[in-house]
Amino acid sequence: MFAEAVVPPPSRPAQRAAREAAILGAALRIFAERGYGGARIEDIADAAGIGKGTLYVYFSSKRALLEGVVRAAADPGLAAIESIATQAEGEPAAVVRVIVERAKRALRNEITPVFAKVLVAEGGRAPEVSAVYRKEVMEPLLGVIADVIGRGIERGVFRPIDPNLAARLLLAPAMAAAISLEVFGVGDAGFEPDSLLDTHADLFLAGLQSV
Amino acid sequence: MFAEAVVPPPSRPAQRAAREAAILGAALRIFAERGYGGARIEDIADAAGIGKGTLYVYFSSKRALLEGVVRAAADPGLAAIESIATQAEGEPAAVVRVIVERAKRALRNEITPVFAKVLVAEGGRAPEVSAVYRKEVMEPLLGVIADVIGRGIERGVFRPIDPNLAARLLLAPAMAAAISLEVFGVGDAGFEPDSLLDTHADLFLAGLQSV
Amino acid sequence: MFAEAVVPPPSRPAQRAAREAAILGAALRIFAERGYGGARIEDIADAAGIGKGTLYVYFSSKRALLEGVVRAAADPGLAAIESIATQAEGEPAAVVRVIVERAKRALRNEITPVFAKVLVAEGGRAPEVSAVYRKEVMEPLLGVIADVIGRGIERGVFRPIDPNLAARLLLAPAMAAAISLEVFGVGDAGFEPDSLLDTHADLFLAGLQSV
Amino acid sequence: MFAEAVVPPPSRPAQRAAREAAILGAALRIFAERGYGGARIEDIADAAGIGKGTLYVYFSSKRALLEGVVRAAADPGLAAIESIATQAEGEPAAVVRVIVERAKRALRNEITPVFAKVLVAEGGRAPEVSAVYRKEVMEPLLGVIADVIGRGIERGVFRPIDPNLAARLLLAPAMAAAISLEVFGVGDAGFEPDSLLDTHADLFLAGLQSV
DNA sequence: GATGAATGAGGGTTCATTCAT
DNA sequence: AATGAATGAACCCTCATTCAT
Repeated sequence: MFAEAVVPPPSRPAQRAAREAAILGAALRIFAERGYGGARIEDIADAAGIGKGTLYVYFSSKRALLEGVVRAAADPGLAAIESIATQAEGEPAAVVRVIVERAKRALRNEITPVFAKVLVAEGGRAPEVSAVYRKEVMEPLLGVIADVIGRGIERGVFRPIDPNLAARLLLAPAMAAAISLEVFGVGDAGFEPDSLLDTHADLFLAGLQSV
Repeated sequence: MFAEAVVPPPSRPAQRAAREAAILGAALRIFAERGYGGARIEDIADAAGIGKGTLYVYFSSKRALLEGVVRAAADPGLAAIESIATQAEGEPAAVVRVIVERAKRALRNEITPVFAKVLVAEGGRAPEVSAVYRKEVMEPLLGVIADVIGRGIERGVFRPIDPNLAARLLLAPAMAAAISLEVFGVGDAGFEPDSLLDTHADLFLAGLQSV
Repeated sequence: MFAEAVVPPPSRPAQRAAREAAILGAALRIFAERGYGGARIEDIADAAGIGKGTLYVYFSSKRALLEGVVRAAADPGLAAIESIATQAEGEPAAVVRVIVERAKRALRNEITPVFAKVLVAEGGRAPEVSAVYRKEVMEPLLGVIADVIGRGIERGVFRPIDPNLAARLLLAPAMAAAISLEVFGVGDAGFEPDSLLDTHADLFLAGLQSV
Repeated sequence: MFAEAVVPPPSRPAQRAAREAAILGAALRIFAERGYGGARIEDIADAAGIGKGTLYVYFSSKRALLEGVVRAAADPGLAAIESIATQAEGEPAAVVRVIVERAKRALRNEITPVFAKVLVAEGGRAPEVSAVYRKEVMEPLLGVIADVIGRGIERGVFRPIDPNLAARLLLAPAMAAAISLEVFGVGDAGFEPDSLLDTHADLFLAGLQSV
């Protein structure tokens, strides 16, 4: 008899969460495009489809918004950590390849390089925030990777080197690639991320497994 | 009759060059500290020991100053390229170690990570400039490195892989280290750059030289 | 079957009046503390124990709220006038003392100086409102006082002066005291209101009764 | 041969002082008209004939501007004090009349009521500032007046009352008049300031000199 | 050439008011 | 009726740039 609302209005808490996500997404994009200083709150609000004042209902200041962006980006990082940890019992070389696959996937996700750039550009300006990222994402991630490599060394399948440094060396090409893609543009960077990381996996494992 | 200036004033062109260098140094420092958006022309002028208006005698706008900073940083990069090129005829493995040594030196120089950060943070804002850096520094540098590795492959001492990708993989840990040091702070980054790069050289060559 | 509300809800009109009074009280306090411009509707609503939107059910705008505050303060003033008028037949000197006693009481009431301050600070912004106060409170009040003094002059017990000016001179110390207390704070104003007004009554009557 | 500049440009320090005075004058006027909260920096700058940014060269914030206004208004007050002090040796009753004459003059000056209103309206918001005014102007002024009255009491020409309260009572009508003129407007206040203060002087002295 | 006072466009933030729930 | 999330106009303040000295 009566027309159903085609899209039922989301419940209040759902609406709130959806808007917060929309704001964070818009903010990440615009911070990356124009830098923190160059980003205008009004543009972020427009991109999120809300009024300028509404943004302040969700984030008390531009700075708090930056913090929110960084914190939100920590979640996929944590997911990666758990995903690696669950496989940590496997063959170390295979786990290393899994890690590289995850890095390839992350690079394909447009968020990663964008976030990397924001973190680099603004990390110094928001030390608590970058410290949170370091402690909650980078260090646990490096930790589980170091564990995997350490086990490979114990088992005698990897050459004996400092597992902490090895963990960093495993991630370094992904970090460098993310940055290069952002700074020079995907088209101009001059390499294909998947090939780079595949080659890296081969070379890294070859080195690690050589006498 | 008239007192001579005890320190004879530098000749005009010399003074001009000295001031320009002072401004560029101050600008690099302050761009790195506060970002392009957060840097104030007046602070840069103060740090360079000149008046705000005087800065405009040397650089026509804030943007031109950023371009100047990026261009000035190209010089040491070019020097590195030449230095590598002159050794390019040597034993490829030895040249790889020389390259890593240069990277270690660059990381010890406080300018490098600072410049890396500025390039990352502001590169998007000045695309012609970052393109210049890419074309005049990064690509030639990667080119000479690829040549060295390519010769190693030809000689049969390195495993056959894409020399361009290998060149990027050789530099990646230095790039990642520079970024980490800037973002998280030397004290908090959690690794020692020299050890990281030494380990990298070992592992990279081991991989490259393994079957 | 259903629990009765332990405290029966007040009748609708009574609730309305009570809320209006609560809002006006909160508004007077906050206007005095922070000025009209500095007062936030939300803070007034909070102080009145209602939601921000609810305030607009009772007052259509911030400006209407200011008018309401001034109008509400007219009532005690009118009460004072009537109280004086009923005594107006008495001995003029005694009535003058009664008036001063009422002024002392008003100063002891924390509302008076607060209202005085709001009227001074915001009167210009709401000229119709301050005009209402002048016409409905100040002028009738000065009128009955002038009548009392006029009668004293007619009876030959007061020296012949303009009764209108005398009425203003009788109230001036109370006005000045209210303002000083508000501006400098009760602790720092440097005088005790009761003593000031007692001394004033003595001096004023001594002058009025001298040849 | 060449046209002389008709108005020679003022020297730098003179220009600076002139602009500061222009800003303070404009600010006093506009603070009085619209209140501190209602006053817009841009309007004050316009009224002072300068750009909005220029105002910030002279005063670091809106609040500092308010402080400047109050401080500037202290000067004529201090002048009044000195003028009274130099006459303090005279016949006390004559000095009292001199004080009332000065008050009449002050009321004729349009600045006084305007400033009084600003002080009342914003004093609470800028306690340091109103405290400065109280300590540097009001208290010294009341002090010299109390001295004069105290000497009259010692000489037996004034009735023995608390000289501090008497000093306040002497000034109260001027304060009340200033406020009334500002709040209700000169036309609507309903009295003529000079007559009010003349009558006050008569009545006050009559009271003070009566047994 | 060197300087810094002057400028005004621009942007972060606040808050009175509205309106869907 | 009551609420508070949403809104955008308005305002303080900053800072790149200009220009008179």
